[in-house]
Amino acid sequence: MHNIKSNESMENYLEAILMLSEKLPVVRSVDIAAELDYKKSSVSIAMKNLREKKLITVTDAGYIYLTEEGKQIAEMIYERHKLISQFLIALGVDKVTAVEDACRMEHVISEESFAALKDYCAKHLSDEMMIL
Amino acid sequence: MHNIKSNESMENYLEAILMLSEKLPVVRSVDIAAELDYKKSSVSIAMKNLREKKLITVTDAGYIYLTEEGKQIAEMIYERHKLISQFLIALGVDKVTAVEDACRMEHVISEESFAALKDYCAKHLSDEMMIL
DNA sequence: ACCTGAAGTTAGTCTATACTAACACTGCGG
DNA sequence: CCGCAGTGTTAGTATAGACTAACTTCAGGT
Repeated sequence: MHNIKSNESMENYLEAILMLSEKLPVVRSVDIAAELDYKKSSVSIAMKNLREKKLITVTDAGYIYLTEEGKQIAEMIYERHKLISQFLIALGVDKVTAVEDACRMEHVISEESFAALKDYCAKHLSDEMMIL
Repeated sequence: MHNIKSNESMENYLEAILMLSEKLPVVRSVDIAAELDYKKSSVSIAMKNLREKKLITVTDAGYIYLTEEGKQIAEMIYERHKLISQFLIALGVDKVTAVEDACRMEHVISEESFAALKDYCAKHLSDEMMIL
């Protein structure tokens, strides 16, 4: 289904770009660095890689946009992030911890397990708890 | 609580040693290499690190044993492995996938989230499904 | 005795991914 | 007009963790 080999680091960058694009008019390298607490040189190199993999485009002004393929990955990860953190919160986990855990688990859970968890949450967790 | 900085790789080795010690009379480097599908040189270096961190002891004959500290980590990870895989299986995930996912998630879930998941499984999943 | 094979070690390589330091461009305020 | 602040890039460094290749050691069968 996906022939894209996407590692955790790359997924994190794509997710950050998606999240930032929801709250900023444009997304620049420096915004990503601030969001992820990385140095701008690290982000610069990562953006070069994402560009080479056709997962983002960068305008002359330095504005970063996800390509369709990049957006697919970013949205997949972001969806996992939201569901996993809400699931953990519903289980009684502290919000901060739940979000931290989701940040790591979102990259390692399989498509199949995520789908199963999503189904389960839809059926068994109350709507107030699971604001999807 | 834990002042041990234990990364995923190290945890995997400790877990493998624990699992192997349950089915083999003694555990050697070569057994670990076979279990994890690594080269023996990689295992050799990893064992040196674990020895330096006082997480294992190695006899002259090359038999590997967990120290108390090593056993604590190994058992913690192994418990997570079993619970997470059983949880996923209970959710309808294929056994092979569930175990693969557990192998990765066990290293990234926090103590708090794991405890919450454990409680939840005890309360909500049937005993047949959750053979703990 | 001796070869052989199993086990372990060591040296050196590779990749990913972060880092620091130094440099280049650009636009704005004084 | 000039310099500084903000942004981006590049070169080089460090680490973790796997790898291959080559070596040592040792025990057993013949």
